[in-house]
Amino acid sequence: MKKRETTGLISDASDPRSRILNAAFKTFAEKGFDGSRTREIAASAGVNLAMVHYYFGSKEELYVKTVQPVFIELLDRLESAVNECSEPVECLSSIVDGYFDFLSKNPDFPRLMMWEQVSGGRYLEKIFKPILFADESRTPARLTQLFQQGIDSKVFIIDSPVQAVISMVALCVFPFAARHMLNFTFPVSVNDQDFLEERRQHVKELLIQGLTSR
Amino acid sequence: MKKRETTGLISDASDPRSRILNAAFKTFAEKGFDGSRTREIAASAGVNLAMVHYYFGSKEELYVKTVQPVFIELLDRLESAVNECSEPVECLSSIVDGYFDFLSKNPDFPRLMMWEQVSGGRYLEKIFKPILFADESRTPARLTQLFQQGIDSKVFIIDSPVQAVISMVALCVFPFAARHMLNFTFPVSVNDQDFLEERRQHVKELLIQGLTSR
DNA sequence: GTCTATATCCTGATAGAC
DNA sequence: GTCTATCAGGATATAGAC
Repeated sequence: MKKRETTGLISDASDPRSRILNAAFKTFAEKGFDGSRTREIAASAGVNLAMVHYYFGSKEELYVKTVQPVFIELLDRLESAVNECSEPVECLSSIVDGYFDFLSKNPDFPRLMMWEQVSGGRYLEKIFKPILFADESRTPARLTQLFQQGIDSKVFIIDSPVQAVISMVALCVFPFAARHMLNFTFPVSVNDQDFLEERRQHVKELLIQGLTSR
Repeated sequence: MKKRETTGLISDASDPRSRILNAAFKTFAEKGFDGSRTREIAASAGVNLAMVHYYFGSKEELYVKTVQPVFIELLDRLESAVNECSEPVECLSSIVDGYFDFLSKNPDFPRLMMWEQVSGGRYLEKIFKPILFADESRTPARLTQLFQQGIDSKVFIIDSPVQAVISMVALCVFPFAARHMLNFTFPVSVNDQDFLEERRQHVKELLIQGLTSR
């Protein structure tokens, strides 16, 4: 019996393949591709090292199979958020909510994404390009459109829709990607549910107040 | 003859030690600690592999010696920005300017920082803690104070000074850390001076409008 | 201080028995 | 499908001649 879990990975404790995927997700999120060891993933999944190669062929393939479904799940979540709203400010709120909802179920995701960002280019093409540009209505274009609409209707007072999208993503992703440093730099626990809710509220307020005309 | 360069590293083309540091900075920023090879750094610096160990002992020590001075330079820059202003909104603008000025001279810095963030904990203690908490007046406390002042004087309408600091850092750092992905996701060139100036303007407007009362 | 050569360890991956 | 044993390559690091 197979079950879809919040990580987007097929999860079934009795299925070695899914145990490997879940262990890989945790390890890659924590140490990145180069820092992760297939031996460690195998041990963490409770399977033999040879099994990792039996099921996935190579470390690289395992990485792709680990990252791709979670990334797709996020984009689906964001797109339905965009599609279920009618005007710019509502959409903004809806998107941020969509992201934070996803986040509370996938707390390790931002770090995995940031590894992908900083290691830039190596797997970007293979994993992300086919998803991001599957057709014209995919997420980046939809988000830019949204802000452009807000600008056209004079609801948003900014010049560049792209800068706005980047800011939205930055405000949502950064704190959770950089949680280790924030945890000892400021008196916060980025892992806590309390912080997550406080952050969600702050981001919404900052964006709405910062982008809309007075 | 030794000369302080914009990277904060001692730069002198005839000095092998500084050539290694500069090469290490570039390589670590691009590939992170685990992804970098001492052989590659040596070759890039035009010195023999053995020289890297002769001067720095180990890869880890080289990493520390590479990251620390640049990080210190940034904090110095930010602190003088905070000290040279008198009221919260002016300070906000001054800090963002300070960061972007530093950035235009050290374009690789954000990626190096993000590697440090995601690999969290391994070198954080060793490199950052002694600098960040050298005394009570160091940067994190100063920044939080600044926003607290703005809140107390009813200039800022937010609740949490810490959330504001995190947002400011996120808006400044993220685009340059994630430049590879942004470069192919949106029609921008994050490396360009034009983008940097547009970003600087956008961040200042968003923060000032988003945080101050109407 | 700078080189060559090499030690030592570790990693991803596979061969082959069961 | 699962295990043990092992390979081949590559990594950091060092020994020792010059």
